[in-house]
Amino acid sequence: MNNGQIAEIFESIAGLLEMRGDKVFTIRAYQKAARTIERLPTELDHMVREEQNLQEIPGIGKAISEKITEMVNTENLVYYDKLKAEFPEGILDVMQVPGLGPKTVGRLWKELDVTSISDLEKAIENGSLAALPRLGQKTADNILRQLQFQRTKGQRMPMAKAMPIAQRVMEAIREKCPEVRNLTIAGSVRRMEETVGDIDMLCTADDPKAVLDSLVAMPNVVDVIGHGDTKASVYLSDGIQIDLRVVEGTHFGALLQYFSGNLQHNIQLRDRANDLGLSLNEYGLTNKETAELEVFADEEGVYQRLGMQYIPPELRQGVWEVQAARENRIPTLVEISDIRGDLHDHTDWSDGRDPMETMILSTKERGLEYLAITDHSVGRGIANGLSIERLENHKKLVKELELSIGGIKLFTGTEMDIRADGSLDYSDDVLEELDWVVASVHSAMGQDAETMTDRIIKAMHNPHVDVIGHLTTRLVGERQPIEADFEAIFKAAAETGTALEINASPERMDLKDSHVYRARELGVPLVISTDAHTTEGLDNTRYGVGIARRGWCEAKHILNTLALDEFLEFLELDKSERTEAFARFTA
DNA sequence: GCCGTTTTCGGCCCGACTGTTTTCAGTCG
Repeated sequence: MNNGQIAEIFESIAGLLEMRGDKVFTIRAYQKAARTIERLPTELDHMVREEQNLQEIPGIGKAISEKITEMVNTENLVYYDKLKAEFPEGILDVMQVPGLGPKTVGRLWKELDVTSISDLEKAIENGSLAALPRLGQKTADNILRQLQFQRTKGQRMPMAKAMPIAQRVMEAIREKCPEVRNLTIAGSVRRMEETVGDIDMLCTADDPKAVLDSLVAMPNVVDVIGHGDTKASVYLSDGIQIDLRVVEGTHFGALLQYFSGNLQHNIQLRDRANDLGLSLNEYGLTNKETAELEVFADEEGVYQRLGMQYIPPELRQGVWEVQAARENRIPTLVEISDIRGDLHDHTDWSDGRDPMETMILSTKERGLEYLAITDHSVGRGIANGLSIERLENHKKLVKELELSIGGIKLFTGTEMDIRADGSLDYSDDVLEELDWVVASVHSAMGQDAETMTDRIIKAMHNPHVDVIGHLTTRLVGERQPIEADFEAIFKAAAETGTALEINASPERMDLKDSHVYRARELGVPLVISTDAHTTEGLDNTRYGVGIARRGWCEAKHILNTLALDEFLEFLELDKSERTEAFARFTA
């Protein structure tokens, strides 16, 4: 059972307990556990098997840790089964409808016998819902609207789609309200989550109402969810919700902190504020005795006042970071400017759009010191993969361009298929002549976990395979990752000295954050690569850096932050020496 | 149900918005 499934069960337990009218703090404890587990970088399944103490996780005590252990060991939870049995089958579906919480669902069930979505629709149609005290026609209309929305809109949107939409909306607001200041993306987009449920933005303005009105009046707004004095929420035809919050300028630091989340992180900060006799909200810190409000121009001030290090947005996951910040254990995370080279990209020799020379010039313009040209291997017929002969000419051109362009070190290379049986697309004597070999799975992605794990580990044992490309092959929101024993793969990577790629293409984001976290712990050399197929693709480094930061990576954990001379030294080494040497290089 | 550099018992995050209300409950993030 994975963390997502366990978190979902605790979330359901909280909902059912609330419907039953249990103590509010019991309910909150389950909600808190669910939200923490959702963001936990380590798989609980793995922790239980290794007999690690679950109670070290914040918000997990005796009762919940026992339930986790039961779920991992038996794929079932008796307590949950019994609890569910007290309620009709479809009640959890009804609770999923936005705007309907446990209280209302409980009433609908007891008073109108609503136990499914279709019951709910009937109760709205025949007017019985609107006739209940404290509900009404408007509430009924809103629920119906949400039901219709649920059918048309998908789930969370991949970051790759959300970021450009966010930028377009910001431009539109600036155009309509030139006086707007500090307009900033916050929320999950700022935290660089791989998918986002909505896009949060904030700004300061002398006339908040004008800014909110301009958002609500945008032509691609299909629904206004809320429109108050300081906050508005709209739904766009692009299929995503935008939340905009406006305050006076003096409050900007606290507002940005508040609106960047995540929720559990903010709760931990407010707990901390309470301990100090303060109360934290989006306007600042209030002294509970004197009722005096302290405001902050930037976020750093908020964290400092709470007696902790500044926490970068990517780490604000509400799990370990607040405790770490209080103990001065927040690392200096890797930044885009630390990246010295790109080690995976394509040209029009295989399935890239741009000529090799263009890609090299574009990389050089971005200030990088080295670049590996890694077009596809022969087996990728559909991607115009290179035959041995074409590969020879490809290498020749790389060498020529290195001389003629100058000022950037070029590596000959390939992105080579790992075939279904774990054999490789080029023979050892061909690979030996290449500077940099990326090996990737592109076929037979549906293999069972054992076969897939063996396949990848077999490729890692080849002395010429420098790095495994986009390990899980997932496409965010579109294609599921492969099934494999990732723990075993990470350990094999460290043992064989094979690097793992953080593929920065926003459609992939592969490795993902929790994988990065674990691979880093095991000392695996990590590479942030763009896998660019166009010159624009070279800009995607920021997504890869975002994932690395979410995995608590410093520059020293990323191989391509090495300066050229160090990277050349690394390449000279036998693979068996690389893991240890990498740790030494970057100590 | 969880938690403690004041606490093993007695606390537990905070505010905006909506729809229904003459003062607030429910939901959301």
